[in-house]
Amino acid sequence: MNTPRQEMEARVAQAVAKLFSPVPSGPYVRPCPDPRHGDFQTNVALVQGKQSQTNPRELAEKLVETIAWNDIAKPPEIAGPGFINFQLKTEYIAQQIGRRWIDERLGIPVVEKPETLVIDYSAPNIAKEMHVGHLRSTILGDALARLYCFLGHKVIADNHIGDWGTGFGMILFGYKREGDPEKLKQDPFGHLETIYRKIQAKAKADESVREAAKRELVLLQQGDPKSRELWAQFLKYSLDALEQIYQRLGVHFDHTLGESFYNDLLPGVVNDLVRRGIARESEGAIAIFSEGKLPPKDDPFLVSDKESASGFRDNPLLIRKSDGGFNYAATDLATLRYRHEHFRAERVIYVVDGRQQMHFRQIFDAARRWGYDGMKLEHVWFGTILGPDKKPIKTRDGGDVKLKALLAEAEERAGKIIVEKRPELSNSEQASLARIVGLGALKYADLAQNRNLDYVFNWEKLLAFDGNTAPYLQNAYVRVRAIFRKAGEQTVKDAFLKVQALAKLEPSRPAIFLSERVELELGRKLLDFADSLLLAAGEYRPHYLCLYLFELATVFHKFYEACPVLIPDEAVRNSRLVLCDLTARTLAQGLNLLGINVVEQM
RNA sequence: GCUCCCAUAGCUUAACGGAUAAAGCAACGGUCUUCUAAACCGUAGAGUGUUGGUUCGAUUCCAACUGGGAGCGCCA
Repeated sequence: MNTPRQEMEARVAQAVAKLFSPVPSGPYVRPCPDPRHGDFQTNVALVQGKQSQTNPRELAEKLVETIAWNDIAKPPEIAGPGFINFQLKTEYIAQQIGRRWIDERLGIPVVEKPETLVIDYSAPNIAKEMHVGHLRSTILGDALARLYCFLGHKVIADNHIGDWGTGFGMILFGYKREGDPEKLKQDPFGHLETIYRKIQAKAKADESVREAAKRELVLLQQGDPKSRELWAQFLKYSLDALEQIYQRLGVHFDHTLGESFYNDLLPGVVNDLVRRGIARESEGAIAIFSEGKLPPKDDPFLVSDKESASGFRDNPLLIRKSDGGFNYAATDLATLRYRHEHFRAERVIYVVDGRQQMHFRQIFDAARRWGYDGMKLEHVWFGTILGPDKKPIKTRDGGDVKLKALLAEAEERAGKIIVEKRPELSNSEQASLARIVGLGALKYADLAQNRNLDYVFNWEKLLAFDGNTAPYLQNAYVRVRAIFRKAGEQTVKDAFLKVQALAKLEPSRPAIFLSERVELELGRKLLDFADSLLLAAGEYRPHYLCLYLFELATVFHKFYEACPVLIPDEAVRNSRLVLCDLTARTLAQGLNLLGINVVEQM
């Protein structure tokens, strides 16, 4: 079913098409930035007035006559230079509440044309333990996967792990000399990382170590059985350890097709690109250069250069090194082809750090030239996580925060507060609450902010339980559950049956009362859920959903203060129970799409 | 040198080209015999880095500049 916004949009669009030619482009309707003006507004009269040199207020009057507002809105008001403000009728809101409430999907329709999309996220390196730097991609990608799935798309969550490449030469070299199978089994990342660091330090000082590591890599890539066997062991133990983290995070993948999976395809990919004239040999390497068809400013394979005669110089993308090894660009292109051919992906979403923008611009353009121009390719980038010194948390100097430790501390901090607030709960209940609340707070702190911004990693901030945070939303849910517990199962059941019967049999008779101002405000807000989902999905920005849920929870808390639910007046009580129920389910559903659970009490 | 990103209240952020720029945190002052005070109510606090431009209208679009960050053939 349509949201009020979509309903208004359709009606205004109809009137616009009837009155104006050429038709100005939409969307025409948006929520009023200031609720005092109304629920929705359109400024199409201003736009059209300018284009046709007519008085916008006159156009606005014509529009008001033509728009079919009567059944859902009060008489529109023309304001200022020609805004038209709409205010929804209370009866319409009440009726829409009822329709959403009886629907399992809360009135959110499934998309008409489901798309097959691959979402590429998390992508840790299996030689290193997951750290804070993997957090954003993992939870952002997971949220997007859940969101698109709920909207009805066919989502393929693919973890493109770094299980191949140069680092493994060092590790193999080191492991063959001082590896310990027992330690590997116990703590794969810890053991591999220790080895990696040691060898790296040695390699810095000793040329022969570097050479030896390179030879190891070549052996591995050529398929040397001993090396492959060791590598397979690293992979197995590392994947098991990764899986533990993902389970704890509640993150799911449909596939884990890492870099190694594409290894055998790389020569074919590079040959194909060369044969088609997209890539060519250069200084012993093979690289993709500009095809000269784009405006130089927009060409990712050119950068400006005052020294050069044309004003631009090449900015190639290397796909094969001069020593015959393949760069990750080759892997990315092979992956893209596989996703097209095997998954029939119509869209691929890369949830990857913003530092790789140039790389993806080049990959996407190369893919287009290669013939994969039917696929939508999106680099959903995010900012860097900074340390307290406002510099990126580095992975090599040992200063990185392990994800495991991060999760443990989130739980521990949440646990302290829970023990304090709910001393009467059992230890296991407290522990389970701590897990859900701590993890929720951790995820939400990241999801609630614009992904493009860098942020300074800070325990207090990540785990603050005030303001726009997961616990605040979880608490709104908890308050509803408390009301239902107090009312008793039977009372709630009876109330719901009565309201349902009224809604079905006599749609004209009100079953939902929105007589208090906060009730109306809550009812109004409840209808906007779908708008926030579509906005969040369309822009790949879950923070729009967070913002909506925060606003919903805020209105609900106000409602909770002002409108006692369990009162003698049965009709009002039933109506409020329904408002509570729809609020709780909307919060639970919204949080679920963010990968966050709710609790019965906290 | 080139390219990209960022700049809004003390701090962290929001604002889908529009009306008097919105929240949270921190600060200050109130509210628990009544469904969980991880809550609510109130006070104070910015004119959006600078300079121009486009527009009836710019935090939003464009240009230049300043400051911060990142990336820029043979790591991923």
